[in-house]
Amino acid sequence: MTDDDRVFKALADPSRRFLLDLLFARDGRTLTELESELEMTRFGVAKHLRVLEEAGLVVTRRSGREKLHFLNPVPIRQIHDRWIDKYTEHQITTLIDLKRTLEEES
Amino acid sequence: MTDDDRVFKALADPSRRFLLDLLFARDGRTLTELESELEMTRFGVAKHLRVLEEAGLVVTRRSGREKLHFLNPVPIRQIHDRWIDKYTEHQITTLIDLKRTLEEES
DNA sequence: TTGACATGTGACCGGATGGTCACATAACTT
DNA sequence: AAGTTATGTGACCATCCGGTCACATGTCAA
Repeated sequence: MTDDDRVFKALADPSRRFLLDLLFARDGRTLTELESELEMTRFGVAKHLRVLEEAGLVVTRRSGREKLHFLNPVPIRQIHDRWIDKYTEHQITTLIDLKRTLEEES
Repeated sequence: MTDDDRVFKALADPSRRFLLDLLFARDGRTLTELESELEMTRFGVAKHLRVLEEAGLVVTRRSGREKLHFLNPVPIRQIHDRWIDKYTEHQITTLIDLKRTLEEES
């Protein structure tokens, strides 16, 4: 299993993406805290966090008996850079900003 | 199945990512042309292209009996924007550019 | 219009994946 | 030391997914 394979497989599950959303909103949470946000047993959440950590999308730090989880944006940026070059990036951000502006006006 | 679920599921397979790489290098290819680049039957490739198209990562245009395939970067950029805010984007691009520079020097 | 070419469909099978549970270790508290 | 809290492990099962095949449709060229 290659590194990028681990990243994309990790992102393929909606529960794991939701965990990233939670960490994007606020970093440094424990398993138990994250578990309370999902309708799933602790074991399921722990398994998902392990997949995210092995993919490098989440990094952890131990503090006593607690394990704190942090979002790592680097692999996400690398996905972006794989299929969007500098020129396209400028076009696409302009387009998306325009779309957002139009939606706000309506 | 939500839109973003289709996108991430589509990206979870290495053959499909390779197809995106091929289209990133050169757009507007037919199924038969793409098939010759993979070690897989035509049916397998067609199935993967269908998944990519339903996810909006690939858009197609018919030309007679041929179907031309094009890469659509919009869903990729949206993945980026989901977990990387403007401030982090600046930090991360600086970091990645630095890393690239160091690797080129060594 | 006949044959070759490009693509599409539905069924099938082996392997991978998501979620749970019983059980276990380690650390804080009193 | 004892009870509670936070996390870790391995097995299990239902379901999904990747790839192939037999078969079919539509298009071009002579």
